[in-house]
Amino acid sequence: MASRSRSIPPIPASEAPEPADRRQDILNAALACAADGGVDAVTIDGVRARCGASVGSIYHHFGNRDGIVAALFFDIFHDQSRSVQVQLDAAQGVEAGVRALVTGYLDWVVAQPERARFLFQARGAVTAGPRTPDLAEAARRRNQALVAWFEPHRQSGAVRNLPCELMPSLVMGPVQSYCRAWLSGLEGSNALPSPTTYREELADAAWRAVKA
Amino acid sequence: MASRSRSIPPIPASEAPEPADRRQDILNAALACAADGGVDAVTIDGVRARCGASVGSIYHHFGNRDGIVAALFFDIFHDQSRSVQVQLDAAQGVEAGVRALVTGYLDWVVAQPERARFLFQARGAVTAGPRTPDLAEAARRRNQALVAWFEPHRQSGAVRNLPCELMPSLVMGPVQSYCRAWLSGLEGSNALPSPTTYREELADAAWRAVKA
Amino acid sequence: MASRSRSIPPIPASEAPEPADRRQDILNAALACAADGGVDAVTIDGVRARCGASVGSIYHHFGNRDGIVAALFFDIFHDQSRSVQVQLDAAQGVEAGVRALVTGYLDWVVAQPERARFLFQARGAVTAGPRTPDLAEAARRRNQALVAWFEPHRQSGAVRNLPCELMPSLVMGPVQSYCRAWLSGLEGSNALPSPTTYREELADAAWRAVKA
Amino acid sequence: MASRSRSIPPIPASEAPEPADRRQDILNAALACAADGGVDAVTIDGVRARCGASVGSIYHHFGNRDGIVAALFFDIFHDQSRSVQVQLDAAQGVEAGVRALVTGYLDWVVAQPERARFLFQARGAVTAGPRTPDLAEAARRRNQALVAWFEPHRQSGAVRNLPCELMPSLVMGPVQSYCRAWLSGLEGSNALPSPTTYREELADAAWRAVKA
DNA sequence: AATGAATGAGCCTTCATTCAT
DNA sequence: GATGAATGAAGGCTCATTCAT
Repeated sequence: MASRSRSIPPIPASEAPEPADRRQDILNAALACAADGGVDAVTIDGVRARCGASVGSIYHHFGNRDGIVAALFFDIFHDQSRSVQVQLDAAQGVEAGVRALVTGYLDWVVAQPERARFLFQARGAVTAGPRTPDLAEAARRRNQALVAWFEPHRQSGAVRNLPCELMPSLVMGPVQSYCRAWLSGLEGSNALPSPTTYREELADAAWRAVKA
Repeated sequence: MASRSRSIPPIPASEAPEPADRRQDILNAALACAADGGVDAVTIDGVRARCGASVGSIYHHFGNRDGIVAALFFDIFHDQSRSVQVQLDAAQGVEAGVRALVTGYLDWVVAQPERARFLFQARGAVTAGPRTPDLAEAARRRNQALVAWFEPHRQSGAVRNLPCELMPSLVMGPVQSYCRAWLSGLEGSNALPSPTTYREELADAAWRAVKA
Repeated sequence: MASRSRSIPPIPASEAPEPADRRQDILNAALACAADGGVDAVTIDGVRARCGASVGSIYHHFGNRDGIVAALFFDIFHDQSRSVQVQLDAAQGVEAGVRALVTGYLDWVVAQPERARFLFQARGAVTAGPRTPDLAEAARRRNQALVAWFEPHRQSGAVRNLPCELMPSLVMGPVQSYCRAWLSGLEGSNALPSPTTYREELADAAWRAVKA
Repeated sequence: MASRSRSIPPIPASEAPEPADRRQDILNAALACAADGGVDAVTIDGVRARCGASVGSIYHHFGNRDGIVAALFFDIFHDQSRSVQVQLDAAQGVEAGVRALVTGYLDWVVAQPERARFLFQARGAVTAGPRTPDLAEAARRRNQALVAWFEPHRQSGAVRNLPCELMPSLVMGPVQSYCRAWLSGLEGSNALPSPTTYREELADAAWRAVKA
């Protein structure tokens, strides 16, 4: 139950109480920066300006700039994984499971477009940085989980016998492709319909790709 | 047939064969920079160091840094489109056409991984810049061509009746997804097999997604 | 009469005839640049863009950037001197002469505010450059003329016996001060009334300053 | 009375007495640059070289290059205003007041020719920049003060009934004109006598211009 | 934990000028 | 006389990072 028994921070007498968590404030500010101008716009000073933290405070919490980006990336990455996993766990049967992978992802993207966009944008930056192994590990684990989920169904002959490196692309490729396109055109005049519009078609595509 | 008899450019008597084409030299240098360190590594000074052009000359040709990136992006984008189109034109029948879209793309990526990677990396930068409309137009035209190619086959009932906004993602999503993953892991320890390995499976996926 | 008998330039067959004079086109373009953004905005490339001349052509005519500014400055300087001199010559008697100095200057400024502003702005630049002696000489000559004009009137006792270094400031100071202020506020919301409004008062001031 | 007992700043034990005031150091350096080569010579690198501040520090305090120039300009502008005001306040009677305006200005210019020259040179730059409104306001306020000071004397009939837009030019025009000329010729061979030489004549001119 | 002044490497960009054609 | 590609010095500005308080 996580009894948060750390000493209650003294509430300044006359000021509004600084909201919950500095760390989270900073991450929120970083996300806002990225939403405005891409990952490159996540700047110490930009973050500072948005959340009121001092430069020193930011460094205290995250060590360096890349630390902010990476922390935010992993937060979001895990949130997304968890969200999809919940849908998958609730699904009954092979086909429902495959469709849940797609719709779980799609629903999460539509619910949090800024976070989704950050995930697409920041992957390259994280890959270039010192936490590459962490990312590789997290990605590997996620793919592994997907492959493992498929395994019994493959053995039962319910899904085709496909190379496991290919599974993520076959199942998630179309929905990711569409979501990415939707996200990048969101504010322009050439906006695509929300992924929700094609929820069924995209789930179909995944199932057709792997069904026996 | 190979003797393209355009007037032979005057070869300077005693100098190195420099005068090829400054503009192209600069773009090549920019691509090399990007291959080394990502789009952010396309630096005026980095380019200058690689191709020997002066700062002023670079600006004379491209206006500013983003101008280089954008010019390179569009060059590559059109090269890729042309390359796929050639394969498509050579294909006989619906299924062969769909497979040609996938394999044409895949072969191009495998043949020029640096250029392909640049296309993935730089898209965001171009979208953020002043040539967004050009990109939107180019992308629209490419999708339009794909949809138009499908049209008669859809009417004949050879392919499913799907929303046209969805076609690019259904057909190209898996192969793009796999190529992107391959490109981003190329040099790491967690490298994926070359897309060529799964040429047939990826073409299958496209055909399964759209066949009636 | 200046019979300009140089060989008539060949008029291009199908093009609009390039207007009179390249040299003057360039100076006009330079003045336009300065009107827009101050003397610093007189840029080879800015001039080129405005008048269509090539970089090389500009250098052919003026040698270097400062050459343009200086040529324009002296053109305007002499034009102004001539204009005031005409008014002075037409005046009858001491007081009329003094007033003519002021109103001649004032009328010229009001008639050509851009040129007047350029004269104020560019003086410093010309002073800093290699034609400083030319400017000093021109200014000296102009002051000399003014002082010489006063001389007989001073000896006759019609005007006060004042040090000659002081005369230009006493006579022209107020009108220059007001014109300068007017020119610098022309486009703002805090614009002053046209100098024409205070033509008489400013002429009065000059006369009061020197009359016996 | 002089012992201002604020807590004595800790003098560093073994170091040079650096910590005076970075901001002021930078402004002093900027003025030195301008004295050497005009406003255009106020260069980030030039300032840095003269005062030892880092680039970042300069930007921390002034935002950008123009910020330095503007800050220096306003500092000097207000210093001058204050200095003249002190003289004006000490004067008894109308004529003495008018003469104090002139001599107060003149004495300030002679005492700090570099600052005075900067004021003349930099006005244009400030007018062109984003702090134009501040300058307009400061100038308005100064003129307003002058006009307000005259008001009772005008009503009493001690000075002529002149348009208030004209007052600054009539009173200060001659002295400003002479000081400007003196400052611009200071180092040349064609130097004018110090304004101090004509202190009385210039004060006379102001009084003649406005006395009833 | 927090603060913010200071640092300096690294970039982008402008501009006068030259020169071969 | 004209043209415009090429040159390179010079300057402005951003940004991650450190550190004393």
